[in-house]
Amino acid sequence: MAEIQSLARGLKILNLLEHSRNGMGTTEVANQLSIDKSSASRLLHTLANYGFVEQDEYSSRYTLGPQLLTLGQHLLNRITLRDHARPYLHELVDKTGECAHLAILAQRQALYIDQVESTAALRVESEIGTLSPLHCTALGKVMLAFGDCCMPDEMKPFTHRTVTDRSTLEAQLTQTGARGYAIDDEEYNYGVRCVAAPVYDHRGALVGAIGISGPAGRVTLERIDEFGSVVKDTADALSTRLGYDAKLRRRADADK
Amino acid sequence: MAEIQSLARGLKILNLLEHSRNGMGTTEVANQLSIDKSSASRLLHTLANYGFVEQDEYSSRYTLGPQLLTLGQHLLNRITLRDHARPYLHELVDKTGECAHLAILAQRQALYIDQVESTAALRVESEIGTLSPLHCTALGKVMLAFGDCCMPDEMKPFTHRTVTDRSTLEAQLTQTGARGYAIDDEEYNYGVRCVAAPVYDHRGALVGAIGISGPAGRVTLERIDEFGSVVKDTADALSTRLGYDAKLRRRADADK
DNA sequence: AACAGTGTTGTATTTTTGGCAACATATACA
DNA sequence: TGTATATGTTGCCAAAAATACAACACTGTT
Repeated sequence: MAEIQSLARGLKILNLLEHSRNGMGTTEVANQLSIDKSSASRLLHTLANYGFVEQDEYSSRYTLGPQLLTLGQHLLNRITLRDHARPYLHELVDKTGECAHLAILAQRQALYIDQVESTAALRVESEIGTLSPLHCTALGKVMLAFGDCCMPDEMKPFTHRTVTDRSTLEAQLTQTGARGYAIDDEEYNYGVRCVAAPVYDHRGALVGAIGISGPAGRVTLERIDEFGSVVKDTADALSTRLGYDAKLRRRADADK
Repeated sequence: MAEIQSLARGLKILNLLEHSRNGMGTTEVANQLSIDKSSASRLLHTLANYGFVEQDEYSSRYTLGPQLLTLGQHLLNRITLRDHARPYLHELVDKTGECAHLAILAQRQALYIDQVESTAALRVESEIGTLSPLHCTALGKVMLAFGDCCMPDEMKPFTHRTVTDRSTLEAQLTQTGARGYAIDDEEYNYGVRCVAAPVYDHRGALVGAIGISGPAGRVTLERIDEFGSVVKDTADALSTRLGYDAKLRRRADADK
């Protein structure tokens, strides 16, 4: 597990520069990494040669370079949500023991585009490709609470717990927004509880939701917050993976 | 100008991986760079440690990693079109000797958001913040030809050369699209000719246009193609600087 | 079952690097 | 204005780190 020191140092410099607002000087970089000025200078020059950093002509401070943009952009083209979500779905299954799902918004409904099944004998199965209503599923409520789609026209009841009242749903949605994850408490299928959280892309736009579904016996109301934070953390990790920057969201919120 | 070899090699690897569709194996990388397998292996491991590449669990091939996305995204937030366009405007002034302008689309007009003045005694000046019509300015025609905005409702004449006929303008726009730059031949101000070309952002969307304006005596019809290619090349360079990938555009065209 | 292909890991050599110092230049201060 | 403290860059040589070679483990193929 030998690391190439000079390469590692170069990469550390890139990471450093990310967190500096106005770029950094050679000395500053050297101090942060506890290396000599001369080393920092040469590393920075090499990075600059390849466009990974660039030096302001006059202030001679270094900032991240355009090559990173090129490479990052290139990467984006190759990304498909489903491919990237898969390991996170597995993670959810590992941590919760319940089935995990990925859904996107399509035709004003929640479209299941992937699932990872748990190994438990008693488990909830749902087919990939299925469209589900927004108002009574955890994945759907995520779309409503965090996305920019409008409220459903009709709210058909599926169980006696299904919320069919618009104002009740809106109250649930603000609650959902506040805590960061949505809950479906036997509102779509009897005996099934679901928890889901939003997934954002690199631009901070909602691209989908991931969540878990399990029998009410295991996904109890007492433990549901615990499940909630697991789901939320996992969803956040996936968003980061897609290039989502938390700061971006804050800025977007501020714009409103 | 000593380069840190191992860092340079690491960066070269990143550039290599950009151009490979399904990632690359250790041996492949080593051959491409004419280095030993073992060196490639260690470099790749170091890159992976910092998330700049990642190794597929089963195929063990390497692809670009999420860290590049993070850094690239971060960079985007800092970018403002105007800041980045400035050096290119200077470049235009240096190469052509005429004033250079940057405009974006706003309220269905061309909004001048920056200019760099030439040092020539006789020069065209226009104020930053001015809105100009689309149908009779080079910058405006760029918006019409390369952007997705619709045709202006009315086409007011400013000189006797102003095109006020819709079909004539459309013919001009297809010509503009074909050659990659737009021309204003004394259609807005007497004695002034302008040339402009489109600027695309990292997503391949038109974000603005840059161009030059000069007295008809210097910007002659004979030399206008020469100016055109300079402007186009500079605009393309700026687009690349903003993370625009030529391949992206081609794909977008193919989609139509 | 032998083989050609991967990717990874020891190890000795030697090249490359990194720190020291000196230098040049810029900014602050009196 | 001159002095003083920053900064960033460059020569140099010792020293350490990277390299290439080789051996190894593993996979899939003929």
